[in-house]
Amino acid sequence: MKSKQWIKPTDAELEILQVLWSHGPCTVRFVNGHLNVKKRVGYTTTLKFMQIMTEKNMLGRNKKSRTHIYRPLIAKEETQNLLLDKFLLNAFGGSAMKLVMQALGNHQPTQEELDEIKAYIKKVERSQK
Amino acid sequence: MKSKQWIKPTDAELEILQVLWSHGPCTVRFVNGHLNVKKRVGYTTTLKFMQIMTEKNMLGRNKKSRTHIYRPLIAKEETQNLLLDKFLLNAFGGSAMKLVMQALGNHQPTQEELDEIKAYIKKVERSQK
DNA sequence: ATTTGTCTACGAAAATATTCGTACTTATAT
DNA sequence: ATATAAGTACGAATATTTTCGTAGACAAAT
Repeated sequence: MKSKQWIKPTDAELEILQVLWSHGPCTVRFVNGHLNVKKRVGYTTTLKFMQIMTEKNMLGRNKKSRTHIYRPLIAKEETQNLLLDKFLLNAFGGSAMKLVMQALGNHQPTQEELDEIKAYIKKVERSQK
Repeated sequence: MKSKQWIKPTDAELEILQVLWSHGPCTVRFVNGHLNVKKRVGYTTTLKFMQIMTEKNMLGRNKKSRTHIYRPLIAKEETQNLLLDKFLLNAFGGSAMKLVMQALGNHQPTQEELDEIKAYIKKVERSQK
């Protein structure tokens, strides 16, 4: 949304966004710490990315204190939706249903999750009548 | 599957795979023609990719005639599944349900599609008892 | 006050992915 | 037989993404 051009976050950028989305605004050190749980990443690498992302207007930052505080400027759901559209086209030739079925098939949904989907379907069906 | 190392196809490679998956084995010219429906791509670009993909064992080719015939060596569903897993992790923090719900929400499923999902859910529920 | 640690800025190397030109070979048409 | 068209091989230029080292500023600890 916004009048901004959409820039697709790269994989590395997405990892950073995940951290910012789940925790609130935070420092480079904090983000880097989280990334390092999964794989080794240098501090200045993370810093550089976050600076680049700030330039791209993906992140904003508070520079008041020496240690800058970063926050996401793009919303989680919206970003995921756009990425999903691209992925759908790239990998599934645009067929959402194929993707949904495979996602369900691969990830053993729990009964609660199944119920959630059923509820969703009911809602859609009602609104379609 | 297979004992092979999994190499994630790039976006450009995926576009080529799509063509090979939907039509059968075909020539570089045929693939290039299809790619050019969407965007302009040089013939030798496509050729180069298909050669690289052959080296990576993503494609096989029949060199009997001067015009080589290429075929995919990796299966569509399997490839999609692996890409889906990666995408799920990258973009949705691993939550398949989030992805499914958003995919459904964004793409106005038809009644037939909803029925398909319902049938699938029933099947899963039966097998879980 | 001097050392030590933490932070940002920035340039640039390294790794990947994409694109194409050129050379050479082999058919095909004149 | 000769020119033209269509193919492959391959090197290399571009573009993009990822990674990090180094320098300088600033604060905290000794």
